[in-house]
Amino acid sequence: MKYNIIEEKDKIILKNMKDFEPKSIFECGQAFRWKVEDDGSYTTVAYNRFLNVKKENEDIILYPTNMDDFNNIWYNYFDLDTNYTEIKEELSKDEILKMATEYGSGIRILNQEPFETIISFIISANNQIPRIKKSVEALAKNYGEYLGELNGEKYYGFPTPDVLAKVSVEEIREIARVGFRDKRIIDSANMILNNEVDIKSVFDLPKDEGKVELQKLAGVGPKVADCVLLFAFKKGDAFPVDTWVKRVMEYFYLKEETSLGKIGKKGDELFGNLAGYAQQYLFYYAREEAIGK
DNA sequence: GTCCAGGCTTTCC
DNA sequence: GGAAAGCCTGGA
Repeated sequence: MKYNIIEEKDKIILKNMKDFEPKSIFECGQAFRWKVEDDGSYTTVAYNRFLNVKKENEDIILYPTNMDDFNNIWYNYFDLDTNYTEIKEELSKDEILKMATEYGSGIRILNQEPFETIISFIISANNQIPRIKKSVEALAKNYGEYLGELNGEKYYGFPTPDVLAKVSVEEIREIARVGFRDKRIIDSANMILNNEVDIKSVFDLPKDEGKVELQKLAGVGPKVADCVLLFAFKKGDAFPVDTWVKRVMEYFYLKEETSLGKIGKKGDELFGNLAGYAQQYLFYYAREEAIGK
């Protein structure tokens, strides 16, 4: 990557940062804990750290943080070792993707914590983004570690499997307002805690094998598994097919209504090992422009 | 083995 | 009042 890092007190500044647009990254549905501030900056919690991200001209300002956390956490979280200019060039050989990558030019795919990503996308099933965000925040506030305060706001980490595994189905339903997803959350937390599903092993597995492993979890089907593979396990070839991707693929490529399975195959054929990136550009374009609705 | 229908909590538009 | 980044179960 081509950028210069400047360290100031409690700040890391990435000078002349290309391919980094906060709105596109944080409002594209891959992460549910980003909150827009009055000044247009965004604040989140990840890996038990809270962080504000502000774009000024072509600079990205991370606050509060330091060089250690940048090297150990944020460099990987923001996927800074991936060259998005090259990815967009390659995808632009396809006319539709040329348009979609220009539209969502500053998108990056974050590398999030596996357990938080699994629970978040279990909650996402047949749900809406505003409500998903509220549920995830409620879990953090009630069961996560208190991390500190920034501008009068308190921040909490995402709970660990052992904490969620002990909560009752009734309590989690009442607190997080997750409806029928209550039991799925508790069951999956227990399966991970008891090592019935070894989620760490997924890092070293090819996408298809990792998908089989993740689908052993309660509430994890093909779509949620693909999201977790892409957003937590860095599997750039995973191609999650949700209602929006189904619509946009039918609208631009298939030209007819078809099944989720066929759309997944088509995505794989068209975009190969870049399918995950293609999916994210398409999803962002489709949702922002309400394609096919 | 694949495919499909119906049910599921609650909130948001 | 319909739809929502789907999954699970049961039956053909």
